[in-house]
Amino acid sequence: MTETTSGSGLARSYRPADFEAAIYERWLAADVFAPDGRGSTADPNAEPFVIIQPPPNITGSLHLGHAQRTAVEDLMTRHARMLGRPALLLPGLDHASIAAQFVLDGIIAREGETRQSLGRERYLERMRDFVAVTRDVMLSQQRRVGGSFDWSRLRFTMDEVSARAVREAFSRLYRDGLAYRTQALVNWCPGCRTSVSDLEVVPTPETGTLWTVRYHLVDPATGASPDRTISVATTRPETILGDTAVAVHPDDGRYRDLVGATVRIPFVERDVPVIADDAVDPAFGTGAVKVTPAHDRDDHEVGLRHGLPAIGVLDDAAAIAGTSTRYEGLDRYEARKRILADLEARGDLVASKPHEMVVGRCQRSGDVIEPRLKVQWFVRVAPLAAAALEATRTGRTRILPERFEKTWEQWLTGIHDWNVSRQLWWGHRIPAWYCPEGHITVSAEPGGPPACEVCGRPAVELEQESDIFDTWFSSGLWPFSTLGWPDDTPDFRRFYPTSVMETGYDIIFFWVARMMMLGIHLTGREPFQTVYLSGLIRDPLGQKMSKTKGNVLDPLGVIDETGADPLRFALIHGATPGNDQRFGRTKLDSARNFANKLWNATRFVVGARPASIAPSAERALPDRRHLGPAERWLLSRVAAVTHAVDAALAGYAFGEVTRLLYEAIWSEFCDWGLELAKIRLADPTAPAAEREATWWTLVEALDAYLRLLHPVMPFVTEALWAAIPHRRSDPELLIVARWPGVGERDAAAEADVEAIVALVRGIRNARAEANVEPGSWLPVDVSIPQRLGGTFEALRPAIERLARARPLSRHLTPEALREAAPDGLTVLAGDIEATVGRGARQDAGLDTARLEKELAEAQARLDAVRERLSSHAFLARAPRAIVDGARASEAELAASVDRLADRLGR
RNA sequence: GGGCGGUUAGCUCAGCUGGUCAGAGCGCCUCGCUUACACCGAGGAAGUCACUGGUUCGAGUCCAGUACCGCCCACCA
Repeated sequence: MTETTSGSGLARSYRPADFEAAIYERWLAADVFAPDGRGSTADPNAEPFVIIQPPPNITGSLHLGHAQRTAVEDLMTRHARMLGRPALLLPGLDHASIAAQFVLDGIIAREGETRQSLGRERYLERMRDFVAVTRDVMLSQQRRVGGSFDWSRLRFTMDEVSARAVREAFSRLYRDGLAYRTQALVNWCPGCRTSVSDLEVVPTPETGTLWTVRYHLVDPATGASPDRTISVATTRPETILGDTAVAVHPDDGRYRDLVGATVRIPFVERDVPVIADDAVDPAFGTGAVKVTPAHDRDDHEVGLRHGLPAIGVLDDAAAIAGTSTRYEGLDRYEARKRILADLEARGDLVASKPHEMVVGRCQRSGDVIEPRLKVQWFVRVAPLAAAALEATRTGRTRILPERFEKTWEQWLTGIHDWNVSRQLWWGHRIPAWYCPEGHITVSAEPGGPPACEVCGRPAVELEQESDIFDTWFSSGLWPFSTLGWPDDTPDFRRFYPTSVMETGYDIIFFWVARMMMLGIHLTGREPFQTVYLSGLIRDPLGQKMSKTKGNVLDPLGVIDETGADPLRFALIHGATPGNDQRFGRTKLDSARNFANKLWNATRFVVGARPASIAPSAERALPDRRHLGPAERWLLSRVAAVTHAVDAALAGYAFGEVTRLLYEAIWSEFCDWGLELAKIRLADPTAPAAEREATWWTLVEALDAYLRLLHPVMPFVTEALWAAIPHRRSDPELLIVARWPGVGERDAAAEADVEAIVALVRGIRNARAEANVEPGSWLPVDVSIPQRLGGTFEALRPAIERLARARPLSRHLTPEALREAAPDGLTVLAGDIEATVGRGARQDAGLDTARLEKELAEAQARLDAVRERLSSHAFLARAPRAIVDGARASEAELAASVDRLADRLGR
C-alpha cells in the first residue's frame, strides 16, 4: 500500500479544489438542506430554526461581505440542524431597483444608449436579460461558499409571489390609512432621475461659497422703488428665481421696520413680502434670508407657516425650467454662474466668501440631491415605528450586540414618513389607479381594480401609477413574503416568525427597521426573535473595499486558491459582532494551514489503526479498562472543549468558537494527543487491547472535533469524517449527524497529564537553552511526587521519546535525585524536579542563566502574592476561594524559589 | 450639534458578569527534512493593557474626565 493513500483515500495534503464541489453535490443529492428534505434527520417536533438571508443585490457578483454573511448564517443553520432542529436557510436575490438600473445604465451607455432612448419596454427587456445572467452567477457563488440553502425555496423579490405580497401589503397600508399620496418636498437625484429616501442621501461636507445679494424694495402701490434694499445671504443663487419671500427674525431690530414691506426678486421681477419667522438666525449672514419653498426644506416649512407660494424652477435634469427668464434650460450650475455674473453687473452682488457646508449627495450616483416638490406616495411610519420600538423594548425582539438598540431607538424615534415612490422602471409598479376625476383606487388584484372605487368609472378609464416602489419596500416584506404570505401557507405557519435575522449593521435602518415595521403591522407578529448584526469587512489598511480602490478580494478567487473552508474560518475567526474587521492574506493563510493540519491529523489517525481492528470495523467506544492517562486526559479535554463551544455558540460568540477549536485541535489534540498516542500505538510490548483503546480514543476525539468544527468548515470536515469509522446510528453524512454531547470531565487525569507535559517542556527548554545537540539522547533523573507515580510510569516511553531522555531514572525524593545526579541541567516543573545529562558535558553557564531567570520570575510572583496576603483588608474581604488560591500559590512559589535557590547554590 | 465604537506585544486582533488574563495568529530570533503535516516540529524574545482621576481588599475589565482615530444620526441659508 502506498503512502499516498494509506488505505484512507485521503490525499497527502489538503487540496480543497479536489473535493468541495463533489461534497456539495452529495449534500444536494442527499436532499439534506431542506428542513423537510428526504435526507433530513431533524426531529419534526423540535422547534424550527429559520434564517432568512439578506438577499444579495442581483447586480453582479458577490463580495467578501456576502461571503461573511453566508458563513455566519450557515454556521448557525448547520449547528441547529445537527441539534436535530428543522433548519431552514432561505436563499434569495433582490432586484435592487435603483442599484440595478445604475449598473445597467452604465452598460447601455457604453453602447451609446440611454434609458430614454430605449424606452420603458425595451429597457426592461434588457434588464431581464441582464438579470438572467447575473442571477446564475450569484447563485453559483452562494454554492461555492458552502451555504446549506434550501434551494427548493429560492425566492426573488421580483417573482410573482413577491409581487403579490407587495400589492397586498400596499393595499392594506392604504386601507389602514398608512399609505397616502401627496405633494411634498422630496429628495431628487438628477442623475438617477428619481426621488430617493432620506436614507439614500449622503451628507457630504464641502467648501462652498456664501454670497450676499442685495434685493430692492418696492412700493406695492406704485411699483416704484423707494431706493431701499435688503441683503440676503445664500449658497444657492440660482434658486433666487423661485424666491417667494425674504425672512428675518421677529426680534431683529435691524429689520423690524421692513417686516411687511415688499421686495422685488431680480430677473423674475416678482414682488414678494418680507416676513418674520423664528427659524431665522439673526447671527448668520446678514440676518435676512431668501425663502424658496420649492427647493429647500427649511424654506418649505417657512412657506407653509406663512402661506407662501412654492415655485419650482428646476426640471428632472436639474435645469432651469418654468421661469420665463433667459436662464431657461441651463443646468443649475451654469445658471448659477450666469446669475452671479448678472447680479455683479447690476451691482447687487455685495459680497462672497468661502463657506463650509454640508451637501446632500445621492448614495448611488453621487449627484447633488435637489429638494423638489412632487406628488408622490408616502408611508406614514410613526405608528409603525412605535410598534417596532415596543418589540425591542419588551424584548420580544433582541438586537445583538445590544449597543445597537440605542441607535435603533434614536432613529425610530425621530423618523420621517417614508417616500416610497420612485420614478424608475425596474421594480414593482405601485398598484394605484387614477380615474379622470382624480380619484384614487388602490388594488391588490393583479389586473387592477374593476372600476374606480369612488365614482365607479370602468377600468378602461383608469390609469395605473407609473412610479414604482422603493426597492426596500419589497425587501421589507422578505421574512414573510418568502414564506407565502399573504396566504396562510404551511411554510408561513411553520417558519414564521423566523429565528434570527443576520445582516451587516450598515443596513439596520434601510432593511431591518422596515422589515420590523411592516412585519408587525401586516402579520401581527415580530418577523424575527433575534437580530444579529455583523461588522463590515475592510482591507488590511482598514479602508472599505471597493472596486474603484482596487482593494477588493474576490471571494471566488479566494475559494479557488485557498478553499471555501479557510475563507469561512478566517471570516468568522476575525469577527466580533458589530465590529468591522480588517481582512487580508495572512488570515487566510493561517486558516488554510489549520485545515491542512486537521487534514493530516486525520490522515495519521486513519493510518494508525492497529492491525487487530478491521478496516471496515464499526465504531467502538474505547474500552475504559484499557485507557491510559493520556487517553483519559484527551477524552476529558474533548468534554471541556465541547462544553466551551456550546457556551460560545449560545452567546453568538462565533469567533470564540473558532479560537477554541483551533487551540484544542492544534495545541492539544495534535501536539500532545497524537504524539502521546503514537508511542503507545507503536509499542509492540503493549497489549493489543490497550493499543485498540488508544486508537478508539483518537477516533472518538477526532469525531467530536470534526462535528464541532463542521458548521464553520463544512467541506473539509465532511470529507474527513467519511474516512473515520462511524457508529451504527450515524447517518451517511456529517451534515446531518448529531451534535456531540458533553462527556464527563476527569480533573485528575487532566492535572496529572499536564504535569507530565510540563516536565517534558521543561526538559526541552533546558536542552535548547543550553545548546544541547538536538538529536542527542541524555540521561534524565527525575524525582516525582507519589501521586504522579502511576502516570509517570504509564507515560514513561512517551517521556523518553518526547524529551529524548535515556535512560530515564526515577527517584523518590529530591534528595535522592541530587545524590544520584549531582551535576547536569536542572528542571523544575511544578513539584517535579529533574536533572538532565548527568555526567554529560554541557554549558553550565547557560544553565545558570536560565535558572537565574526562572528564580527572578518566581521570586517576583512570590513577592506579589505575599504582598496581597499581608493585607488584612484582603484577608477580611476577599472571597474564601480567592484567599485560598493565593495561599496555595504562595506555597508553590515558595517551594520553587527554595529549590531554584538551592540549585544555584544559595 | 447629538449618539456609538476604537485606542492591549512590530502588525491584525481575543479578553463574557472585576481576582492565574496579560493572550492568539502573523512577523521576528535559535535550532530541526524525528516514521500525519516544512501549509511542519522544538525552543525563545517582545506589552507601564492611550492618558488622568475615582470606586474597590483587588481594575485592560466598573465610573468620571481628557486626547487622538473611526462610524452613525441631525433642516441652519
